[in-house]
Amino acid sequence: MDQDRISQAEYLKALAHPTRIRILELLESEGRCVSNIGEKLDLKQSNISQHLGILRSRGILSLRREGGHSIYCIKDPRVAKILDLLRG
Amino acid sequence: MDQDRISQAEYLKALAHPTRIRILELLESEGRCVSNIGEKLDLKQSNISQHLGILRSRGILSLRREGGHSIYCIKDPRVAKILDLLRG
DNA sequence: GTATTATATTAGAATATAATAATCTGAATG
DNA sequence: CATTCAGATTATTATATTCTAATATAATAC
Repeated sequence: MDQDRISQAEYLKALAHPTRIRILELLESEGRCVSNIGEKLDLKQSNISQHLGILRSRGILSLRREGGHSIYCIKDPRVAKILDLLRG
Repeated sequence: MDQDRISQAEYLKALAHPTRIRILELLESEGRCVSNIGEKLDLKQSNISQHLGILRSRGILSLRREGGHSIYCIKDPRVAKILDLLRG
């Protein structure tokens, strides 16, 4: 079955962007809202929202609402291992 | 410095393709030549050669010549770990 | 040398991604 | 209910990837 490799490639592709790596690094320590991430990375809100959407649609991030804010957290436990490998 | 995240993203991007994942899986056990990989994957020679070139240009594969053949081998030790992670 | 085999490179069309800007939705507040 | 704030969605444009087909190179065989 090659659907496996397609899914695996899509997973890696979701991680394979400098901004998304930076987002994951920020979220490693704690959940954050979109505007907080926006300040840290100094990028347009819509751009960050799109990247977060990509990570969420792949099951890598989870989202909860809290007050007026959307808090994103890392959901996939493999992320920490991959970030470690990359820093290796 | 954000050059780090750019390089990390490029590394992941090199891995993030179903055909390249299949190639890496084949090479996990032993080095192989282009035509051998071609038979296993049933893809056009030029396509495989291009994918191998991408993996080699990122330092993921190494190449040695042997008889009329180019033998590709996994060079980057992180690959095994990432494949394991993907298999989860 | 010529032919053959193995691989690499190039060119081009189709598709996918990414950034920006603009618009929309929904919740909370006055 | 009108306004504001946080975030999501859409449209557009620019760039990058991927595949196929064709061509080029390099080594070996005859």
